[in-house]
Amino acid sequence: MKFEAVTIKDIARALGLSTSTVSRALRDSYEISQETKQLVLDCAEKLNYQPNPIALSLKEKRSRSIGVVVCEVANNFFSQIINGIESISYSKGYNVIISQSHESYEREVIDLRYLSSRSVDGLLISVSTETNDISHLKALHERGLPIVFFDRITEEIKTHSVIVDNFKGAYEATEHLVKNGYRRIAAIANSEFLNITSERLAGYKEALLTNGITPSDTYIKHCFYGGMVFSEIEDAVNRLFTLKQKPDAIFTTSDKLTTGLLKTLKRRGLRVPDDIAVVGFSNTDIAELLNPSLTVVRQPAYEIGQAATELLLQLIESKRPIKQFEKRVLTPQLMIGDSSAPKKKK
Amino acid sequence: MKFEAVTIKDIARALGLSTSTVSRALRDSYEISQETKQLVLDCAEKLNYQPNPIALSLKEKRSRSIGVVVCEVANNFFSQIINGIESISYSKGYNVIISQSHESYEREVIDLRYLSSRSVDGLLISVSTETNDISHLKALHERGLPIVFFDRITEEIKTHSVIVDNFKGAYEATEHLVKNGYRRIAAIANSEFLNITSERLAGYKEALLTNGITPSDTYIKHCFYGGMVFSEIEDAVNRLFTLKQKPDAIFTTSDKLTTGLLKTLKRRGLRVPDDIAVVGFSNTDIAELLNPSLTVVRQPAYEIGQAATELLLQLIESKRPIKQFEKRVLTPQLMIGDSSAPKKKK
DNA sequence: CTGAAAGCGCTAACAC
DNA sequence: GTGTTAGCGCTTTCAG
Repeated sequence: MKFEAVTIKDIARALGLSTSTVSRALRDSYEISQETKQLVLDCAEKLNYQPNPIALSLKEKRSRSIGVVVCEVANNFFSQIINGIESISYSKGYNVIISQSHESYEREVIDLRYLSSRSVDGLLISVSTETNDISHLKALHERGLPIVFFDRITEEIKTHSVIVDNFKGAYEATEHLVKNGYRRIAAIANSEFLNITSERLAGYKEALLTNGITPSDTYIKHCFYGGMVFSEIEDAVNRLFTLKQKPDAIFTTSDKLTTGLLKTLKRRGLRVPDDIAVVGFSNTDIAELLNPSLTVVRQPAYEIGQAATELLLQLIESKRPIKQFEKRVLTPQLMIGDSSAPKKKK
Repeated sequence: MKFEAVTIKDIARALGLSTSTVSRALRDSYEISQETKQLVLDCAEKLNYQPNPIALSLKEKRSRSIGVVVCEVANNFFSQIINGIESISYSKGYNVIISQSHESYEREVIDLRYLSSRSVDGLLISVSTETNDISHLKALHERGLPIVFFDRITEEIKTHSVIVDNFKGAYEATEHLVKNGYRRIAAIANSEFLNITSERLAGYKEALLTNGITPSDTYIKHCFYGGMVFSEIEDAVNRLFTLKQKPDAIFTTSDKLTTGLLKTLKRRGLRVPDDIAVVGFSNTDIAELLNPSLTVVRQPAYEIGQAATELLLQLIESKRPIKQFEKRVLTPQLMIGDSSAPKKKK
């Protein structure tokens, strides 16, 4: 089952030239005569010559490929990001090697070892929920691997990053609930390790405070695996609904938490928004079709992927070491549905 | 911005050995003494030696990577498949290079050229909607590249393939509509080139016939780009609703068509299922949350990805050419929601 | 048991 | 203008 490719050598032999002449002719070098070039080109065409990028990689110590690590591909937010990543890298002639951490630190470490051993020229990563020690990333970074963080970032490594304005997204979502008459607004959030969690919760709390509501930690529940483990969400809901002062609205900080919450509420026979209002971060493209239609904080995922890739390629292709790093902050969008409709007076 | 890796040479120099000895020691060759092996292993550990797979690929003419071509990553069905692909390839030490065709033939050809030039050891592909000439795939296959088709397959190349029982899925969906009292059942389907279209429409028609309804081509509308272009769906709906005998139900053959249809109906103010019932192929994980909850034909996408990868690795790793090919057919599942609830008498 | 050398496909000094 | 040669990191004969 092998697959014998035509090499430069074959062309050289066929034409009675040396390999270097052929090589130069193919790269349109000024040292080669027009006739020879034409000869070589025609022959390459005829034999269906395809350059071997592996040989090139070995020589140039670059692979024209970039590694991507996300927790999960089968997730609207991340698959849209990957789409954005792919759009840029494709147009620049890079290819994309994708790995999933499945929210496991161990798996992330293995993925990274693998990618770096495959000589990716750079790395785009959104860290796993279990990752609070980033020495594995630091080591790669110090050895000179260009890295750009997106979504779940860390400040511990000085490099570019791309996120949305998480504070703002959460603030607006929470304020929207307050404006619509909700007062006891709970939050179901991701792991406390993650920047997205702290930033979003900060926005949530600030919106409450600004509107004269004192945030309470009993109203904040964390799901360590961000809803990948469904029972986490059920637990969170159970604990919220055994409080003496039951919440009248819930804010969720990620896609899986949002849909997981809706499923849990539905199974418990709770009506949204009459029994409880819901607003959450989500990149589903069918929020409007839900019952009720869902108010979401939507992130420009495709653009995040594009921006991260642009920054990474900039790092990769820069001649001299870059010292100035950029944290690009995109704007999320609050899209209002019926799940947060104005509270009815009882 | 380069990234100097430790090589076998470094170890050899550090230990005053030859590179071949180091190489053999690392591969635990029987020819090397225990002491030397230990020495080398320790040194490799200390220097954090990572073998360079690019060098290996060049030598062995294999890359331990497989190429995947799908139309779109940001699609539940395909992202779930990719998850399955990744699970198997990861466990077998292969990595996955993903490209998207975006339903373009031209782009598919370019992707393929790229993947093959990167010496992928094998290819998993679901062809684009524009692909009716498959000579580009044939050429690769004849040159010895192992290929496995999934979902959108072709019979023109003799190799393994993995699909669901499309006929059965469509048959059951349609029969379910009939059983619930619908008689004028339309279909919105993908491009006629695709096997999934013909198989699913065959199931649809057969279910009608079996139940004493004569299928009519005026009730069948094709969306060439499968809903990637939204206006296609709007057109299809428009044409269906200007018929004298308007349909009372619609069957859709893919994920994007299904959600696109729902959006169109919602925008036109049509109620499901009262004005029109809907059943469609879809792998969304929130069908139950839709308004109304959606009856779907769900494909075991993760398993499709796994099966396709297993078959591909079998081809890649087989010592002798394989002549017997398998078409693995998985079973889709009809999940009943309210969008196809029994028809009310008027 | 270990080392020297060739070669995978390609490029780039360095000749001539 | 074109050829020769060395070398990217690794494995693998072939010698010793």
